[in-house]
Amino acid sequence: MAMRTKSEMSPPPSDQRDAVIEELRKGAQLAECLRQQLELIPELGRRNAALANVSNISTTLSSSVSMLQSDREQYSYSSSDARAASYAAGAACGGRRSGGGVGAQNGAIARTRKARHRRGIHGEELPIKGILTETPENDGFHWRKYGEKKILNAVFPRSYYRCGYSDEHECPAKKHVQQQNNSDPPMFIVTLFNDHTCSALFPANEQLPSTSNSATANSQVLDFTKASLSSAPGISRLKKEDGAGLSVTVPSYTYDELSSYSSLPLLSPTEWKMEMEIKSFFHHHTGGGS
DNA sequence: TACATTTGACCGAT
DNA sequence: ATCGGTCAAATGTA
Repeated sequence: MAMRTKSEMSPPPSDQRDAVIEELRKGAQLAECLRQQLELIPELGRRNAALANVSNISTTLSSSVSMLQSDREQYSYSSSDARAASYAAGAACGGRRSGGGVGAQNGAIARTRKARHRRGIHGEELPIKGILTETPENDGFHWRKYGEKKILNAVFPRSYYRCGYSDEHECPAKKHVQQQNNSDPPMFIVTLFNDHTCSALFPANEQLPSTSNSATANSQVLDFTKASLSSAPGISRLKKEDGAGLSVTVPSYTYDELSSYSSLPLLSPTEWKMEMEIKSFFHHHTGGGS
């Protein structure tokens, strides 16, 4: 997860970053040791709660390693970074190799398609934002899924979404969602492409009328209603079990905005608390170097 | 019935 | 030939 924003500090030298990565890996190993110890807790409730916490810590540490590795690239995340991160997660889980693409089934339906122009791929499309989240749908926008693909060396498939207003208002916004791991809740890498042009027509406060009165100028309401729920495993579980829509209000700062507000967390309150605990953990184990 | 999702086929890049 | 990204018919859901 975004331990620190880029603008908060100058980019560390490569060897220093490698040292940080190594420390994070040690932390992940320690977390695994701790997990094994927690397995011995007799009380089921306490054991499960502790295991869940350790699982989240492991996830955060692994994600941090992935992000630091990704930082070698030009931007915070790219699709290839996501692939690398997924590969790391897959390796940790004994990941299998995909044969690439969805399995081909011999032509029950023979479709002849002439070459057609592909939307949005005229010119180079660079990701504008990368987010690691457990709730990939919660950005206040309406998305429509248009594809899913097994990615080489990735355990989980990548889902492709475009803005729900891409047709009506030619909004070019797209995003890729790729599950990172199988923790509870699972983490996802969301890579955003192109800014929403529909956002001027449908400001966040107006996209979900039922909550517009409670949303402030600096917040937006997360959309758990059907329109925004994807087929991601964790989300589908939510959809089935909860039935009715669920709304949560969170700050609506973008990743880039957060980068300029050095101390603002790009995390849910729970994640932020966890990160503070991890920092405290490393503070004690590394002699408190600042 | 309308709309969203699923999924095999297709396409361009490598 | 392989891969990631997209299309669009088939299917699911309310």
